[in-house]
Amino acid sequence: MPSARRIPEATVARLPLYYRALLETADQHVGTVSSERLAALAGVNAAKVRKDLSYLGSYGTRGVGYDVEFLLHQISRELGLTHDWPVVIVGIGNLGQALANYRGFGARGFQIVALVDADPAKVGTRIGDLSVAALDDLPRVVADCGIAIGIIATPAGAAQEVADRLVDAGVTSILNFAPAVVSVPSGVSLRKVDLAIELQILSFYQQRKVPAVDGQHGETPRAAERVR
Amino acid sequence: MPSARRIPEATVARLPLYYRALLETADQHVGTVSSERLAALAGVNAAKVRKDLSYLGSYGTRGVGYDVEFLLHQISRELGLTHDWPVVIVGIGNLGQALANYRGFGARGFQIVALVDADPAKVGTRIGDLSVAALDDLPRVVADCGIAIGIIATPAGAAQEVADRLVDAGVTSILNFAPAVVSVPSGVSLRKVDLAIELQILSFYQQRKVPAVDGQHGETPRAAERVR
DNA sequence: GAGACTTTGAGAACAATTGCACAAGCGCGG
DNA sequence: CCGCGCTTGTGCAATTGTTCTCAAAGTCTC
Repeated sequence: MPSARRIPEATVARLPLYYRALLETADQHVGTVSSERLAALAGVNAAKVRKDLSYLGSYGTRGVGYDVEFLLHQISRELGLTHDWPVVIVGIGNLGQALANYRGFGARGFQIVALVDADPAKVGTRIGDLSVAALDDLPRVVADCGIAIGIIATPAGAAQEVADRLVDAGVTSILNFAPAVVSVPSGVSLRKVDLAIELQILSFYQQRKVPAVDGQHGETPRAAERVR
Repeated sequence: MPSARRIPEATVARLPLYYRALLETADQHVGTVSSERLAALAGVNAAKVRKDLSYLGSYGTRGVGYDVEFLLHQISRELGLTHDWPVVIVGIGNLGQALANYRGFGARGFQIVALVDADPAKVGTRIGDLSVAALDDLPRVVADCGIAIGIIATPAGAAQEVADRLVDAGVTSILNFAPAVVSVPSGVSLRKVDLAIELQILSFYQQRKVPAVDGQHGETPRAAERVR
């Protein structure tokens, strides 16, 4: 079970970065990593890595570093990646289809087990080895597959309605790709990814560059050294 | 030109939310909005809206609120959305194609003007009304179209190489969808969107729910009232 | 034009996050 | 078994971000 400790949100958001970096490290049959090296691989600084990892427990060895396999296990336990999560995607347009075919999910413990769309013309069509179900079937699909996580990939107008239906069906974590503000009852987690917003943020800094080029912005605040 | 004022990064990240909310408001032929209403539409709280907007200038009227059209203009000027940005997408797999066809970009001032892929089999194929160019053509494409913003939608292994080529070609803002840490020289902006990471963050909180359901997490810290 | 009411803008308190700096702990070589 | 070099874990200060609060400034009614 996960430790009862409270882990800061900023740290939680970085754990997947460490997880990915550790997977790469493990592939190279490296036994231990220092916070310095892990930081380089994850694109953050070493002090942050140490502080973040210290919230999980004292899993390092002074003078040596962190045992790759052990740390990998601890982080995957903390993130709940020791088992696969079944996921449903609602909205099988361009984006929904791309997400359905995206290899990256399966590799990280998420399995797309159901596709749902409101358009009767799409219901029954096959994407990969799944066939698209009707929106009204959502409760049955969620119950049958034990789904706790849903992805909204509909147009903005449908997002709130779909979110409500997901919640009614029993989904308690939602990832929203629709460019719309969605509200959910407390007890349901919601995260959003808005592609246009990311470009607009880039546009803001890009536009300020024209008079005088200044440093890097956004999620990566400094030019990192390339990792070997 | 944009004001020289320094605008906090957190505020910049919310300006697009206000922008979207204001567009919706303008569609309904509403003349002014209060910070309260704008906050509800954007899914944040009113104090934050006022503080954020105050970084742009004193654009509100006490007792009345903000003029929708005027504020819309100010924000779009600040975000650099008064003109269209040409954008190149590198990596025309599932995700790249979905992004190429995504309507949301065009509607927000971003126009996908070029598609590039390293795979010779894909070069020359048409997606929508664009045909895929070779990676080696990147410098020419970027120069010809005056492209400043590039999107990386390749597999993780190719991301750094593509980023380097984009930078060499003259791109100074990059949005990276590949699940890899990419480093760029200072003066180049970089943002990343990692789909698997978002799910892993949800998984973290989801997993903690099983013993005792607690509140909402992630980007939307509280259950918002539904906006009329 | 005075008073009631609304809403902004900003100062200040508060909270979260980051980064520095260094003591403490561990392994290794002699 | 001692000293040295390396690396963690963490207290603390600095920075960044959020929320509270309220005076100031506007509208509207009469």
